[in-house]
Amino acid sequence: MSIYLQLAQAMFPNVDKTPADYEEMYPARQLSDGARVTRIAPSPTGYLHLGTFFTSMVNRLTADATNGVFFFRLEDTDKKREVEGGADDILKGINDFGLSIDEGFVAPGTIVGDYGPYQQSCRAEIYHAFVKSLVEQNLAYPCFCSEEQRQAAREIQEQKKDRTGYYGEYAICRTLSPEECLAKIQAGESYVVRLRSMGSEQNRIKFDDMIKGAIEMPENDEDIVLLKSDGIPTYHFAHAVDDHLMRTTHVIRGDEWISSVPKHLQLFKTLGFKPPKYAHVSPIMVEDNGNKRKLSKRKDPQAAMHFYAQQGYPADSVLDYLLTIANSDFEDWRRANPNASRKEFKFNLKKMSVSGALFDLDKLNDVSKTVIARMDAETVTNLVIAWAEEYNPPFAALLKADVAYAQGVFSIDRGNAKPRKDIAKWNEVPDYVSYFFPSLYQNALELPETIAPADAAALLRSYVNVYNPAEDKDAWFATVKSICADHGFSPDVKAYKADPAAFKGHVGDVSTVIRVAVTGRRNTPDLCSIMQQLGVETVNKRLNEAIENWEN
RNA sequence: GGCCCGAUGGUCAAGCGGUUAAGACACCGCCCUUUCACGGCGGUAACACGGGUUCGAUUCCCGUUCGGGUCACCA
Repeated sequence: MSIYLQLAQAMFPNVDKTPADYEEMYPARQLSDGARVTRIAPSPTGYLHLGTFFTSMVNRLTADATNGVFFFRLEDTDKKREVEGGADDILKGINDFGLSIDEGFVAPGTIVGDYGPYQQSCRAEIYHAFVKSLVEQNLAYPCFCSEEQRQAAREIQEQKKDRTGYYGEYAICRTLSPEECLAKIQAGESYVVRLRSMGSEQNRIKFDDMIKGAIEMPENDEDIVLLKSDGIPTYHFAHAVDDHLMRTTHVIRGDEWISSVPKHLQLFKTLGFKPPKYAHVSPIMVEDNGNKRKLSKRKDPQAAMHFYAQQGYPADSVLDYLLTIANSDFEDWRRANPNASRKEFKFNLKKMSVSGALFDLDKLNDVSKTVIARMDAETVTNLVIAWAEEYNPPFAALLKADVAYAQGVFSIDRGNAKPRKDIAKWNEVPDYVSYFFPSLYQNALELPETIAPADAAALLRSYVNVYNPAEDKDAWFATVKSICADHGFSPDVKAYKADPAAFKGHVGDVSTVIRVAVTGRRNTPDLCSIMQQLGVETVNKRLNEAIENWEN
């Protein structure tokens, strides 16, 4: 038995499978030509971040565009930073905001697919088999350096203005003989496993990033850690093994990874794997004191998908907004295809921006208003109730007490040729509809300064006599006009504008008086519809209260 | 500091050697209108800087500046 075989055996006495065994267990996928296999592989170190969601969307869209597969793998190799329930939160968020997952973890507690386990902490024996094989070939070696030793080396490097890292002459354990390694291991010394890098700083490697284009970098010459001292792989190694075995064709991830591509390419090469295509997504930025920076989990509430859930942004709004950032021609497409599924949009990685976009809440709100304006009353009612059940239970109870009434409220000025665009998120709804619900209603009865309360009261006294709840919009308006002249108001706006001095105001002011009396607002959707929805009893009550108020 | 990447209005962005330098958001004005919203019309506002290459550079090359990323037994 060769000395390297002995070493490998000593390091991994319990590993009996070989890389070839795994190749057989995870055969190439049977997919149509050009089908892309993508994945999202988050680390459960916290709640779902907007950037992770954005990257998930890009992966989903890329798979969709080619009848491919989008899977979810859990990168839980850092037990120190792991957060309880993090994985479920991420999964739930991805699902709740409208992204389906084909394979791996598809929902909290649900795993499907033949290429698992989809959780790195369950794949130890796989990683070990590959590392063992590398050690046998003398392509990897155990490193016994302590943290102090590495720290000391780093200080020397900094002093000499050398690159930091474990490479070349600084890679002390690289020169240990296999016999020495074996002895140390048998003595029970702690170690990590490092790649024996064959690369050189002097060599340039080139690769084609599907978003960033051609990139050239120095070859990796660091003996990177493959397996940590606890036997768990580093991200780099797990990425190579997993994405190869899971037959990922396109690795689409955040661009903070771009600088480690040389390491990854080298890993794929020494493991004998065909490397995937890479696409590095630029981060979503935020403005901070005139500078751009990545959305920060700590500083920016908008970084968390919880923020959008709490505020009540519909999933479609968030997706449409993010897709606008991803492929800017999506906006034009959406305008031309207001009701089409996003899957029909020709999404293309190459159309993605090379640099990070600033997060724009104004734009999100605008997109969201448009999305909500397209919804029918039933959809709005259901979504508002679903939101309220989670974030505003009393309001949910109020709506559910009479769902038909709620739907009536949401159907005002909806579904017509010019739907209103005045709701951007569900948390605006309680205030927006407050005058429809006695328990939420408060009326300060504030008239515009141009209208005297006495005139308003007189107008209303006339109006209560002619108010007919059965009238349709045109008849309703004719009735409002009919009381104008008696009180010195012009029933015709143009006549008023031609000679303002001749009138106290015009029919618009008269409508405003009624509007304020009935709703407490100066701006509302169609008043006639509102009054019908409110019912004759409530309208009369509010009209009379206003008269009393303005007469005193 | 080393290594990468980037730079068009306040923001997101088209542009790929010759354009009156699109469009969207925001902002302003007008029109429509019972208010608001919608819609329509119009407006303010941009190629970071310096050198080349070229008949001609926003576009190609080099440098400067600025911005971003990354340099772990984290992902």
